[in-house]
Amino acid sequence: MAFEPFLAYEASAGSGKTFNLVVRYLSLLFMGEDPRSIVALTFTNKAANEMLERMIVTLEHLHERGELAAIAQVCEMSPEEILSRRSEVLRRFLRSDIQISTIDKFFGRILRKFALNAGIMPTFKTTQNHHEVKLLERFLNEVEVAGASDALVHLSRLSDKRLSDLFLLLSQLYSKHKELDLDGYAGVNVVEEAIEEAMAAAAELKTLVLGKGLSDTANRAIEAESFELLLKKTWLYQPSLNYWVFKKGFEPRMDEVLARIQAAVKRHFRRREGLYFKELFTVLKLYIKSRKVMAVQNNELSFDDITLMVHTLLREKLESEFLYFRLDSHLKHLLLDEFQDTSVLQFDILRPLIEEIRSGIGVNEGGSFFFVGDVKQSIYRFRGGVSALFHQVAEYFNVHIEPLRVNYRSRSTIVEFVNRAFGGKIAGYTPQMSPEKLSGGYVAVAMSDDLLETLSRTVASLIDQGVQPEEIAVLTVTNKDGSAVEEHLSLQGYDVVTETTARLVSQHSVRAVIEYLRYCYFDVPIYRFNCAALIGLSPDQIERHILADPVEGAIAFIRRYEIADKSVLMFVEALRGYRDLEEVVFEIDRLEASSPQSDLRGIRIMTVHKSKGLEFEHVIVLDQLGKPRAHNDPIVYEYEGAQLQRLYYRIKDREVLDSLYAEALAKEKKASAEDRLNALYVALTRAVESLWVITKEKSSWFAPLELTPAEWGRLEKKEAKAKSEEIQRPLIYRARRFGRQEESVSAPKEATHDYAAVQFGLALHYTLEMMGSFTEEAMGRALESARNRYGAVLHPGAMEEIASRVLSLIQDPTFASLCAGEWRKEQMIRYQGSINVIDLLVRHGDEWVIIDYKSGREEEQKHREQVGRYVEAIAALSGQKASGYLCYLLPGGVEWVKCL
DNA sequence: CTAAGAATATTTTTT
DNA sequence: ATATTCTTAG
Repeated sequence: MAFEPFLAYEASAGSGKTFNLVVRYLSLLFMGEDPRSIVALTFTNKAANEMLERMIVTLEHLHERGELAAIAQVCEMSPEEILSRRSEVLRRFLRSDIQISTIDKFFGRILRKFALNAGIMPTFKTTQNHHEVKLLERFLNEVEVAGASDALVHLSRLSDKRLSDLFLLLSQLYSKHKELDLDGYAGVNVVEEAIEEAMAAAAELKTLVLGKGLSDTANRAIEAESFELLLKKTWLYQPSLNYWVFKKGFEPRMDEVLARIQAAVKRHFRRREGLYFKELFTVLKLYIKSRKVMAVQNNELSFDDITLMVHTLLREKLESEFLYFRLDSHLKHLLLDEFQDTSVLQFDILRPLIEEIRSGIGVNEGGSFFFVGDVKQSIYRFRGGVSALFHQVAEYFNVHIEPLRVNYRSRSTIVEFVNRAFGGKIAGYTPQMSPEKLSGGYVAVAMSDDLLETLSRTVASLIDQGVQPEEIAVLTVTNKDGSAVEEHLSLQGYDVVTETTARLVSQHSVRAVIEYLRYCYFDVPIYRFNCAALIGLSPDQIERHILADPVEGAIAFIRRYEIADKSVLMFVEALRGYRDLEEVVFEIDRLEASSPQSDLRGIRIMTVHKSKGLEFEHVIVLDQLGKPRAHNDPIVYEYEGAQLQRLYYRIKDREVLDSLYAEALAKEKKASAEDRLNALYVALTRAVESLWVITKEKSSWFAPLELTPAEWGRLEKKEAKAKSEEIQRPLIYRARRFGRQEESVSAPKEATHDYAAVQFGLALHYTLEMMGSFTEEAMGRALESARNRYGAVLHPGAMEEIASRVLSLIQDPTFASLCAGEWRKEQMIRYQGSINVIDLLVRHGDEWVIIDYKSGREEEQKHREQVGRYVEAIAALSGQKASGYLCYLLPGGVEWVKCL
């Protein structure tokens, strides 16, 4: 198929989505497009890393890859022609600023570029948890100043919620607020006549019923002393009183009065809704203001903040056309992965870019737009993902959608099982096909009262069959279940790798220490109770101390109650970074560190959501250990496609009285049911060889699928294959084994606060990267190239400074001796889930030397850690000796630091 | 056997 | 908020 500029793939699970993305991207390169003009966006760092890795691997081994033929076809060239240009394309690709990232990072980059237009500093940090306490303080302050305290109190009373719940709701609405009409309820009046009318009618009904001389039960039931009690009556929500104990004395007039009560109650609910939103939006506006002020003050933004700011900047400000123009000049091809998870806001930001591409004018001549996704795998509605966008956008831009129907991942038995399970359940489900060479496979559905017990039996039988632990993945519904599974399997002596999001501060033992520290600081009993509950003691066993130093206090506490474990020890280390106890108690919840990994190898445990986009040889999907949670959201959002239509205030039983509300509620229920089905689809399509479903009888997560215990196919016993070959290939670092470990230990961010210094460092690196050899002649050419690229953003004299520092490097005797060997620049390695780039890797016989250039010594400790990790990775991968050096290119000359 | 009403248990997914 | 269980009256 020749190149189609506007194209989308509807890619079911395992149908080669990444393959097609890679083919698309590489085809553009082979057609001569500049890598800098191609932007490929995904939703997770994992996916972005994998895509990048896949591109490099494909380019490196193009002659033996399936992508070759596909690329040749798209480019309308012969495979030989493609191969002849391979090394040139690879070089060009690696040397450019590759724009493969998550959509959030992409927006982050845009915001950094235009930060000053948005009124913030380009050096802003991104954070997941903002200063809760400070924000609350600021918000309450705003509320008071605006004279909205009454609204806040009223809201709390109206919804019978605590302030903290309200605060949570506000932060949810914050990310959605651009879709809302914040002034839409301003004119709601406060007068309430409906209650009186309902009560009057209720009294009338009461006399009517009492006059019939019915049973005590009937007489008691009809009595409603107050409006609140009236709302609790079951008969209020019945279509007629011609039932139960009222049946005996029923006459049609009773239903007429009942209808009047119901109409009045319905009006009351409407009024309550209007009032609620009026107050809520008044307060929300103040919340939004507080968030903005906090963001600017702390120079710290969340993902939501970034998206909202970029949206304001590009879609609402006057100069937005100019800004888009500046963006556009670099962007010609847009590739979007997992499109079904895009939010309305995200797409609204991208839309003008796509429109610009479609116009085909100027630099955009020959531009393209490509997206892949699968609405069946849309599981992020709760985060703003709107799957309806997929078809809506395709229609709007007149994009041809190509379905990918063949499953190249799972064995046929699994594919058939999935087809059976979801056919007729997911609307418009088309069965997947299975290629002949993938016949076989095994599926088992087991029903059990003791899920964990059945799980360990299943694991044991797999291991018995010769399956390696790292080929098994256990998928759970919740993170909590994941922890339970981890504990259970560890106790049985299995090695496990958890990838559930386990923040250090949410570990049991760590929580106990935090509650203790808070108790010491605040002297409020609640912390004492919390702490005691966490370590299983009675509150009077917890003593309060005046703590001079939180670290010492924590250690003493841990010793006294013997709660030391890996997490707590790591936490104590983290505590050392805090100034004093006060800082700890207020800031500790923002600590982003993850709890330490159990082991590097073993059975993988993760949530279904985390497993999206991954595949495993043997998958065990475990039913929910607890009961499913009912939704708690006080607001019902009514969507029509991707368009938010209306909000409703959730009131129990309101649907019986209010048909519009009932409709919205039904839509919401349907959407939730779809979410569940989609999550199930994701869960059951991760397996390659065998799939094991462990369900329970009551309140099962699998209930919508109506599964019954059975098994299909046969589990083939495999001879253990030698796994060492991958490691022995020199100079190809596909660190599969290390790559398994996802990003729980993420590389420390380089916290640099000086924008000019960052640019200077980048230019310096770029110069070194561009040098084909370490000679003065090569340096001249590299400097030229760096000047073209960074000249405009650097301060005067910076290029000369770079020249002098690089010159002292190539004249440095230590450098000359370290480089005397086979060397590689910009060597990418995948280590612990993130891709790292080693500036210079030199091989001296059977020893390796790692050199990392730095332009300043301010963060030497971090640099040492970073190089230390490279050394560890290279040593582990090659099985040979490795040493690392930090090469500081300082104004006064080169300084070396050896890292172990 | 039926329905109301009280009491009780349980309670996500994440860039 | 919701599902389940139990008690009670008819």
